[in-house]
This record gives sequence, C-alpha cells and structure tokens, in this order.
Amino acid sequence: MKPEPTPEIKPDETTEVDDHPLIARRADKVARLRAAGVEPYPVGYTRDAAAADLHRQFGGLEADSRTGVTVTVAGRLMNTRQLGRLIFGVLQDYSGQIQLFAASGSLGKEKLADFEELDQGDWVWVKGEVITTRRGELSVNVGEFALLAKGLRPLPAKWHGLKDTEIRFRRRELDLLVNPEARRIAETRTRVVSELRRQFDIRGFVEVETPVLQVQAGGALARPFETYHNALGLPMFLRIATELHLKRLVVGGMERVFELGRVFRNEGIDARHNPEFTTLEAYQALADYHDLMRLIEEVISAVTQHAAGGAVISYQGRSVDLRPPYRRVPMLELVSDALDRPVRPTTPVEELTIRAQAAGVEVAPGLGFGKLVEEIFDQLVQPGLWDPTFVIDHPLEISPLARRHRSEEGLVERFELFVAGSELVDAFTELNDPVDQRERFEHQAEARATGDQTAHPIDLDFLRALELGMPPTGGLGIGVDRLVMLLTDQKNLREVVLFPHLRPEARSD
RNA sequence: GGGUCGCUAGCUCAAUUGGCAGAGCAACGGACUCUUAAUCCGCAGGUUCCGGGUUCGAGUCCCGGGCGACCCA
Repeated sequence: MKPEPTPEIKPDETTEVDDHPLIARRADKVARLRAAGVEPYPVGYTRDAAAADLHRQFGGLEADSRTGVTVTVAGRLMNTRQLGRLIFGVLQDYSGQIQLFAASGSLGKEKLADFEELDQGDWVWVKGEVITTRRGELSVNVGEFALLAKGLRPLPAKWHGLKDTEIRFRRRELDLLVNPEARRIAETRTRVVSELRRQFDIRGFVEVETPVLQVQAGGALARPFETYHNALGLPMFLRIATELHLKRLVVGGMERVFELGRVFRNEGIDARHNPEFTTLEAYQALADYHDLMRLIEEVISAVTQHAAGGAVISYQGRSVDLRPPYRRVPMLELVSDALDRPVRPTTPVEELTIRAQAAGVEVAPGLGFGKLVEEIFDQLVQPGLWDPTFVIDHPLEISPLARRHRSEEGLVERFELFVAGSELVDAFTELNDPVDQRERFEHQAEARATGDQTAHPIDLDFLRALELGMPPTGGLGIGVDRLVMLLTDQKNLREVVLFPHLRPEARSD
C-alpha cells in the first residue's frame, strides 16, 4: 500500500473553452447571434409533441402526405443533409427521432439561410405541419424555428458513433447521445429498480431511509470509507450495508421494511466492483430463510419479466432460465463434491487445507474452517453456478449476523443466490438472540485485533436494540447492479452504472 | 498486485525494415428542391497519452510513468 497522496487543486485551472477551431467557429456564431439581437440560450419555448408520439400517431401515412396538423417539437439536431434549397434534419428528443424538412417554400429564403446556420448538436425548437416527404419519411415541415441552446462542441461522427470505452464511461452524456445501447441499458436499470420497489411494496414492505453517515460501519464484512464531521469533531464512516438499522426498525415494530440505496465499500475498482453500489435490503418478521427463498424466486422472476420481457434470458450467449423454483444446495455439499471428499463442520482445518491445496485452491495460511470453505467455494464452485442456485447453510464463522441452524451444528440458516456465476442475493434467518450476537461480535473483534480489517465491529446500539427483543425475522440483500448486468447482458459493471468511478484523467480538453 | 493489448485529426481507423504522419466521416468553401451514413467537386485540420534514451532520422526500438480494456490473482 502506497501512502495516499494529497490531491492538489490548482486555483488557476480554469474551465474556459479552448481555442480549438471546431469550437471557436461555434463560439463565434454565438457572438454573432448576440450582436444581431438573437439570444442563443433563450427560455420560454414549449413543445406539444414528442418524436415517438408523432410516429405513433402518424405512422403509415402515404408518401407526400399533408396532415394539416401543426405541432411544436424540440430536441437536439443530430444530422443535417442539404440539397440546394432543401434541408433535411434529424431531431432527437427523449423519446426518439423525427425528421425535419426545411424548404424555402414554407420557410422563406431568409429564414432558410438562418436554419442553415444551425450546427449538428444544437438544441432547436420547431413549429410546423406534420407531413411525409416524397420518399415517405414522416417529417415536420419547418414553418418556424428557434435555436434553444447552441452546442459548442462537435458530436462524434454519426456513423462510427463513439466506441472508446474510456470516453463512454467518463463522458456518459456523449455516450447516451449517440449510442442507443447506452440508453437501453439506462432504461432497463430504471425498470429493474422501479419493479423491485413495486414488488416489495405490494407485499406490504415499507420503504425507509437509514443513515449513510455512521460512527461505525457494520452489517457486512468490508472496509469502509472514512470521513469527518467538522461540527462534532467526529470521525465517521460511509455505510457498507443497511442491515443493522433496518433490524432496529423491526425491533421497533416495523415488521416489513426495506431500503433501496447506495452503500460504499473501500475496495479495488474493476469490472465487477464499483466503490459505491446499490443494494435492496428487506426484513420480514415471522419469516425464515425458506420463506425468503420463495419470496426471492417470485421477485426475481417478476423483475426479469418486467425488465427483460421474459423470464428466460440470454446472458453472454447462453440461456438462463429464471423461472422458479431454483435449485437449493447446501454449501458443504457443493464443496464436498468439488473436493471429492465429504466436508463437515467437524472436518479438521489441517485436513481441509491439504485437500484444498491438492485441488488447486490457493489458501492463505491460518484460515479457519469457515474462511477455508468460503475460499474453496469461491474458487471451485461459484464460477460453475450458471442456472439460478440457492447455496444454503453457510459456516457460522463467516456469518456473524445469521441465526444458528436449527439442526446443523456449526452452520447458520443462510442462503446466497447465484446466477451465471455471480452472487445476486445474500439472505438469512436473522440472529435475534442478543447474547449469541454479542459473542459473535466479540469473536469478530478478536479477528479484527489480529489484523482482519473486514471483521465486523461491535455495535452496542444494535445489541441494545436486540435486547429489547427482535421477533424471528428473515432478511435479504439484493445486489441491484449485478442484477442489472444479468438482465442487460453486460459483463462490465461500468456499463450499467451511469457514472462509474475511474482514476482521474489527465485533462487536456 | 501480475500478464496481454490499446492510446495517432472532433469521431472511427491506417502508416512496410526506423525514412516527408494518411484515409473515411464530421468541419469549412462550392454544386444540387426529396435526403435517410445523401451524392459530387474543392479545401483545411496533428503535443502520434506524458517524460527520458538510442539514432543522421522515432508513431515505430529501449527505459520510466499515466489512463483504459481483457485475462489471471
């Protein structure tokens, strides 16, 4: 680990538009418009038709039709084609594209010359009759127009689009402008989130918001981001999970709660990890993990149906069937199969270590039973779990917030849902015995003291709440970003996050 | 953290063994009253990611660094 450099902010760094010829030309136009008394960034224009509305309403008209219907449209001018005194333009708004048809006949010679001055990328407003051209393209025949906002920077070429992944991630607005796929992913994400919310809503779960800033970051095993509260003079952390607060709400009598929001984990950044990501955690009193598996099956298949248009989807060229029921397999059974040797909670750590190494698993020295099993599972089993699979009954050691299994010593009542090799859901019958919970925390504290920075800290507020009595409760967490990746057929997390974190770029624009 | 690949005009990409840094699109000038990536003619446009080195000469070879993609851990 290198020491963290302090970022320097140079006060003389400006954001002035540079003197690139392509930009300067457009900036000159702005100046000329102002000089001529035309405001290049006006307000007060409204629109009564979206591109998609027009196609819906007037689709299928014969070529060379006049509708007699006048509409106003507004959007970004994506392309123009000029033929003598005819100009064809492509206007793009939130809903789609519609062709503009500008001719001296209906616009007049002078106005046509003004229209010609518009650049690709400008926002424009147009009022005109809905027509089809001789070639049958639905268009708005420009009768009046106005520049709504001058674009100073050129758009990427219309045909080649924008492919540079780095620019697409850093300047997502450009990506959204020119790549329909970027818009499709963003829309699908919205559908996933809203359908998730609706699914929990209709089941009587109450949506809540709990603190992002915390004195102690618990509810998961991860390193938090650190920050500082000036007025309180208090070091604070960004939350790594919503779990503990939500359970306190269950103690308070909110028997079905959920939170859909961002959590933060101070880990590496790569195609599968963004330091901030979205989870949905839900808690249901009087439910156990079996109930939650049935709930998850229903929710996942409903969301898939809504966002992907069917419950059987294609991911990276392979089919995934998300229709319930999903396979349920104990974790130790999978690990036993992988090692070709029965593994039980009573299996000696030394023996398990040797077996794991023999099977090619890289294991750090000094791991306990639970971490060993987890390591073996991660390396040998998880990548092969393609069809939806509930992996159940984890070792107690790696599950400090889950209830002891009702019949299996050394295990907890927990499940993770894996699809296409990726973990989508983590859930368990919650531990509601305050004495047991305190012991688990203390055990974690020992691990922390010996250098495990991801071990869970002791949360006294949470323990005090448990001591009031929490009903038997089932709790679950869904990795929303990974679900979106699955449903949009993406293998890079950055494709499904609008503004993914990247290392700062060397600016040169 | 390791490996491989990439970074050249606004965008998408070329550039032989180390030998004048190019094309298409966009822009700009012109022709064209039905285009759909319009077409045609013309004209411009460069810190080849950054810093060193080797060489008469480096986009190209060597060293160091930056950012990204993919694979591995």
